[in-house]
Amino acid sequence: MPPWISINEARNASPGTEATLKGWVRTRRDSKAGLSFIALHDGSCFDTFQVVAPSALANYEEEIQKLTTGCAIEVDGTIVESQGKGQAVEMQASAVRVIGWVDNPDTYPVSQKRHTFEYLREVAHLRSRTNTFGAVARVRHCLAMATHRFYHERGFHWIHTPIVTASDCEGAGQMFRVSTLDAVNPPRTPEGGADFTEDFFGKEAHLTVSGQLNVETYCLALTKVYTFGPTFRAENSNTSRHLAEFWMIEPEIAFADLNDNAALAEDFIKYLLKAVLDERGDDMAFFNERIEPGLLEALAHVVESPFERIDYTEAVSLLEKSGKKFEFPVKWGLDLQSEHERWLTEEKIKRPVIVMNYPKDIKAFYMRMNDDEKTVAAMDVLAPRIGEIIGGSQREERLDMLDNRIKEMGLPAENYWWYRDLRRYGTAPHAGFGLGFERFIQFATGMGNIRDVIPFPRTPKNAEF
RNA sequence: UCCCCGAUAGCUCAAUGGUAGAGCGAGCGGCUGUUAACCGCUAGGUUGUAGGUUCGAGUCCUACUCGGGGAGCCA
Repeated sequence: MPPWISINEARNASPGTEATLKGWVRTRRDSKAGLSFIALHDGSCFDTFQVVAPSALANYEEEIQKLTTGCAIEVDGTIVESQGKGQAVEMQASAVRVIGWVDNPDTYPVSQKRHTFEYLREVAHLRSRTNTFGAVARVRHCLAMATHRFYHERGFHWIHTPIVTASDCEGAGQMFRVSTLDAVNPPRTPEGGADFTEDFFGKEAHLTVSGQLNVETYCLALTKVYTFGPTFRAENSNTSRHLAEFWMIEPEIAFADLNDNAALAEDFIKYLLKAVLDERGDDMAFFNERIEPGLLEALAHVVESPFERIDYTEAVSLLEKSGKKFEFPVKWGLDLQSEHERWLTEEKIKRPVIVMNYPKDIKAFYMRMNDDEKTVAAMDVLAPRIGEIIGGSQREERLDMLDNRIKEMGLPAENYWWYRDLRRYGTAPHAGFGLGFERFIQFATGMGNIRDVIPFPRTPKNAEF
């Protein structure tokens, strides 16, 4: 058997190369000239590869002519220049071995026709074989690798913050409980509630909603750090940009302020886009053609132009002066609504916008108080189509100020003892942000629903696969 | 969780309260170095679930389930 090469390698092989290809049939077309054309894919690149199977092959009528979409096969043959149009080279097969049949082509869920994404979510175990989901998977991988490369090249350390947390101080929304207690009949406290001292960790434990507080401890030791892992939110969110389980990238830098943070966010986003445009031209051309016309041009524009940075106060003033009728009020002190963010990024600025220095009352306790004592050093990066793609801040490094905020917001100070310790022992200014990985993939590919940029989406009422 | 819309063949959708159809896909045949192939034939249905109105319900009403769009929460 000749050496096994991928389809990506076959496309670049010179005529005369003998090889074995392995993959799945996308389509089969028969010609009465005595041959069949098989379009084969193996995920190594966007394109299929054309295999020409002559009728002289021993199993031609018995097997090759019965191949249908989805069958797994191995093909031995020679790479030759194609006589037809549409491909430079193809494989002239000397043997075709069927590895796995499709037992009922009539009910094969991803037959060779157009399917809606809604339908394909119901067959998530097979949607990976389609053009779109293959392309998304390769782009996702490319962006994950580029993320590690970006931080590694800049001297950051990847910190594996915990998935399970027994700390009560994360405070970013509803959490999933992790427990080994009997759910039906748990041990009881004298008050009648479940007794979590009997639980696995001896206290209530949950899945993390953010690695930030943990990673701050390593930031104030290794200076430049980041996390990249799954996060979990038990919010009952039903939108095209929320998941209950998603991946987040959270860099944290010491001896840095909000402007350093914003610069890092901008560099990071541009680096990722450049990587995917360089490395996944085939998949990106597909997204540009079939998913989001104009995508490539828009992304090139993002890479080339500086991000707009504006203060929250200025954003409010722009919105007030826009003359546009919004459903929700625009007023200093109120958070920006989706429609406001869309107007800023899609109509006014037409590229990503970094909105900075928000009113303290609409932001988290750990964000650093500005000198005006009305705003905190927070920032959101807003992207056209997606909205908030990054949320971050300079952290409050002054213990007295932090304590004030904890008290002001009615939080239990004792839960934050180790977080406060960081401010007692060698505190230093630091800042960081969280980038929603799936939201970034949406931004890069033009995919409209976040459930289609992660292999197995977890959303309210959905964890089938 | 709230507002709006939807659920009919494997998929995408039609069907005035009166016999459930088409396109695509699939199977078979024809044609062709084919490539979104083309032409012909065939099969394929408890109309999301449970009630109700009616002589009669895919169609009207109620509840539920699931899906989509928007909003909130956020990344």
